[in-house]
Amino acid sequence: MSIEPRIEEKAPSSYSPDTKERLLDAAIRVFSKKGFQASSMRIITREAGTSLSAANYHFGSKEELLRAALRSRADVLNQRRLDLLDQAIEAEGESLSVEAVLDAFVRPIFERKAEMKARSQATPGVAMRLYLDPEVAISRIRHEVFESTNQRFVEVMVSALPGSTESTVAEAMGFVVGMVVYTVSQWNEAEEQPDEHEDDASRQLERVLDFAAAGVRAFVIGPSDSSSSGRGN
Amino acid sequence: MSIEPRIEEKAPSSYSPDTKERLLDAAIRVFSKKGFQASSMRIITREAGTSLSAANYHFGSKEELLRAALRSRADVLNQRRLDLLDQAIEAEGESLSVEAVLDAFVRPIFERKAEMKARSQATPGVAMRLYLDPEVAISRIRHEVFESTNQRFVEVMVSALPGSTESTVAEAMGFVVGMVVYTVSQWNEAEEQPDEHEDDASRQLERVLDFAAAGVRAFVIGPSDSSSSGRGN
DNA sequence: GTTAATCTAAAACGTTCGTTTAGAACGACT
DNA sequence: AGTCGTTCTAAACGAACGTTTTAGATTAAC
Repeated sequence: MSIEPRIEEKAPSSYSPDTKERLLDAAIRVFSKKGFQASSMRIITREAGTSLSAANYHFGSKEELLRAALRSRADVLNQRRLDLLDQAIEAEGESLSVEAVLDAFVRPIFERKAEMKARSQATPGVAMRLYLDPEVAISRIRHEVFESTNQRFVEVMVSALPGSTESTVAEAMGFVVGMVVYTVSQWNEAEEQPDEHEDDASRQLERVLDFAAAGVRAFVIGPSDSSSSGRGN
Repeated sequence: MSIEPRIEEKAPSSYSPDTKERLLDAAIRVFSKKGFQASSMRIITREAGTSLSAANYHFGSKEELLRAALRSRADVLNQRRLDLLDQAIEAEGESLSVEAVLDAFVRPIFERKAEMKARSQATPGVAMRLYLDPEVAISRIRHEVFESTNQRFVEVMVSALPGSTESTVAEAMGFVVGMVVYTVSQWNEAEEQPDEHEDDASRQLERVLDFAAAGVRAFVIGPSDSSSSGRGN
């Protein structure tokens, strides 16, 4: 009689081997398209080809299902962001350019868009879709899931901008997030133009980065005053 | 016997003279705080001190109530934006600076924040809160309400940026909207820091404008390439 | 074969939703 | 006075919601 328990946990067995994953996929899809409140458990479970009780068995509640869906996507996004950041550090050395930091931060979202388009699934970004949901529970999940990676980017960005402070950079990164969230939200509304060229997404990425990089620089340095006249009022 | 009808319309009479307005106020407040789906007619009508049927009598449906609320706020916002734009044109002449155009576009939102704070109502911006709601009906209302004013700003901005095109400027203005929407959404989450200074809002406005102006300029002109190295990948 | 654990379907539970219905209270007019 | 149209209330309607319950199916271990 060994001390170790026989099988105890793990035991994934295989009644239906992927019901949980199908539920997660469907949840990501539906939550992305309609938001949290407007997505019913019945729609999600029907889309997953299973039943209400299966969802509650695996996840316990609608909110936990959202948490799992959000976490699963955010983990992928965060990992990709950090990978690109590390690659950039390896290539450019410890002191990165603003552009390189922003690229690592924003590019994964556009990569995801291309990835979804390849499977002709037109709905990117649970994380982005739910970024502005006022529900406090969602806001908390969002915070749990994104804070540490965002913090990392703020730190790197501070070192990329001599004389900047963490709070200033954090506010600037917030603006970048706002730009990206808004951009993604419009992908869902437009429903795929047929004449959209393949590399249009990558050019849109470039434009976002141009705007964001100039904005971040101006923000932490202060107004450039390169224009003809000062601000009104 | 005159052709004109006796009283016909108008006739506000006075069963309760302001029920409709109280409903509109409550709707703006509740929709702003919780979004469309999560706001129930019961909460709104209770907050307005009236009954469910009164709301349906005056507005017909929940969606029409939202439309009225959104329109009422957006009209004020648009009017203020256009007023500031005209003032700037009067002051600076026909060819405005990018900064002046953005100021007229963004400042009214911060004015509204200060206005709400003065009455210690912590919830600004139905329009902003619902800007990213995926519901198609809401998206349509948003379009109805904002398009013409936005179009005006795009035109003025094009003339402020020689060599720019309408579509380019429109995309850049979208980024500005994203920044603003995100900023407003965070006002609602923070719930009023007590140590927030009176002019903190106006300094935040300045920072938004610094970021946005630099971004818009860089966006329509193209990458500045003032940094040490190009973008990776 | 039996037992225990895992997974799922079907049905029901209680709640809340937006909307409708029937009618009362009121002001204006004849 | 009586009538009419407007404004609002109280109550009810049917549908949809998230969740729970009950029971049945499938698998792994003994």
